[in-house]
Amino acid sequence: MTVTRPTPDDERGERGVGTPAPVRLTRDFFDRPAHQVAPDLLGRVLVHGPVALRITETEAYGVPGEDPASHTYRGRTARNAVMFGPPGHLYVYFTYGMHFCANLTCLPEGVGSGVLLRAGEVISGAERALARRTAGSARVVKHHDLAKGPARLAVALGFTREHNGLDACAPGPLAGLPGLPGLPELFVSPGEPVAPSSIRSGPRTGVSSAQETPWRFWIDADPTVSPHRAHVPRRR
DNA sequence: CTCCCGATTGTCT
DNA sequence: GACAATCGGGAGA
Repeated sequence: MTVTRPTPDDERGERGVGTPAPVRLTRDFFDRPAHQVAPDLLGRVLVHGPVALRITETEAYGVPGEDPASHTYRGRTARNAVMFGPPGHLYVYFTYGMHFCANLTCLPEGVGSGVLLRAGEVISGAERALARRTAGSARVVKHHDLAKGPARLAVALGFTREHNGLDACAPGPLAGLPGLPGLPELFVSPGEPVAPSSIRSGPRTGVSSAQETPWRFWIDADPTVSPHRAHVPRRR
């Protein structure tokens, strides 16, 4: 991962001519509709402590009343409150009685939407990610499977309940170069945006409604992208 | 590789 | 009481 020292212009999210690329995405990046943010996140690098992940697959979830597949469809609750907060925050939820999944919130405070982080390529801290993925089991996990799927991604990055609400665009010193103090616990590096010709889109995975909405985005032919599964109603 | 199934609990109807 | 923005293991092709 390449990180460049920021300039004062970068701190304000304004790039002047000849200034280096900003170290991290600022809040305005996320203050857009989720279906616009989701493809734009591909190729970006999510950093949480020692683990860095190049995002390869995302899904957009829309605003209350308009997207029946979104956790916010029926309005604000205790669980989805973070999605109604300001953009650029981590929304972590618990599902299937055993898994955590992570989103980055979009649009301004009061509007509930976000992008589910579905898969990525671990580019730093792979040893830590592997230890988390194999803890308490003897199974073998290949490098490209470390974060293939939203629940696996959450494990690799160490996201659980306690990380719900974390700010990925926290203000503060941006001298977060390796070996220097001030590195935020959580941030998104701009990475290398993916060319539009390499971005694919299709129906979202595992959702029981709005299956015609093509709001799943992934990098074409990337080995870390998860297999698509249509929703399967559970029988009892 | 492709099905198919069970696990396990928070959340909302 | 139903079911979930999932995963890992096992059977079979």
